[in-house]
Amino acid sequence: MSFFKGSELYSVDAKGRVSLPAKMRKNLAPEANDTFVVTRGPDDEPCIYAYPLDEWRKFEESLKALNQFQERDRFFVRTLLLWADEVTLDNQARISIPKGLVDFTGIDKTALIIGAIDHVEIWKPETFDNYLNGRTESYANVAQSVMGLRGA
Amino acid sequence: MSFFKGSELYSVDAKGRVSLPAKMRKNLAPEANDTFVVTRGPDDEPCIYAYPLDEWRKFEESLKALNQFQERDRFFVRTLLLWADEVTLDNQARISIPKGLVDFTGIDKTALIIGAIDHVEIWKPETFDNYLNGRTESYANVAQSVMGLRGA
DNA sequence: CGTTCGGTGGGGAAAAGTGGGGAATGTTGG
DNA sequence: CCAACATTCCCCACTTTTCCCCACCGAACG
Repeated sequence: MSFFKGSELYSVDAKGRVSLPAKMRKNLAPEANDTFVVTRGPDDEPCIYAYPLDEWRKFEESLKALNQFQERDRFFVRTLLLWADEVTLDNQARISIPKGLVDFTGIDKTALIIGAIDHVEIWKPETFDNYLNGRTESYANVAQSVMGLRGA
Repeated sequence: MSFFKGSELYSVDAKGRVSLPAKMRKNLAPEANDTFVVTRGPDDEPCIYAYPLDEWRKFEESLKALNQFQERDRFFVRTLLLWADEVTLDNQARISIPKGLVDFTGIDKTALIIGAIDHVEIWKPETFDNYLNGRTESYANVAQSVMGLRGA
């Protein structure tokens, strides 16, 4: 199973390609077959989620559990899958970001890549700064409230 | 299982390397494979947490249990993993602190290393002084409230 | 007084990141 | 149905950074 962590500031070339950082490559499960499914993230700030194929398959199961006769479920599924695309690493361990997602995120020249457990996130650096600045609660508080009850 | 205690004031060389104090090295479990995962601590004051690999694996399990479709969980995971990196001891039992964490903590020349049960903390000495000075409650009081209910 | 253990510093080899050109593929318009 | 175009993919080469190894110094201990 994959577990991604760490972050890197990488360049995006004129063809829309970005390398997958070596440390994340090492944490990529062989079952993923060097393939990712990319789509938009769940935040208001536009970012890209890249799931390795093995994790995506699990995620697919949760999607199947939704009821598309519910209007909100339908909206969720449509928006998520509208942006979804399958990409494969080339011999230099790069993926090329689909044009739609490049436009959506405004990524250009430079991308911030963050490992987040079961997926990798790709941000336009300025957007990520805005995201952090928009947080109203300090990390110290959130950490305590999210993790503080373990063992209690 | 590892259990760290004690503290040392060590030098950080131009390449950002710092030795793991010998006494902590002795408490490092063989399962850790001389490898640590470093990331930022949960405090407002910037410090570095270094988990030996075996302890980190346990911590990973708690992270996987979070639901990243919850906004606060996502913020926590991102911030924590943004700074995370895997480092291995060299033949001189040193780790090199990732550049991002050096900048984040402002560490330069000297670092305070503290053993804290399942992880090792690395502080800029001045920051740790500020931390201590910022405490509003006395150690005596906190000791009583944290430990005073045992067996009650 | 010699030896060992612990801390500090620098240089060279290997791996990782970046960029560009050419072939194959798919798509659009005539 | 064919041709021209655009796009994607793949390979090769360069540059930079990281990592690993070797050497030194000092203190503690026998």
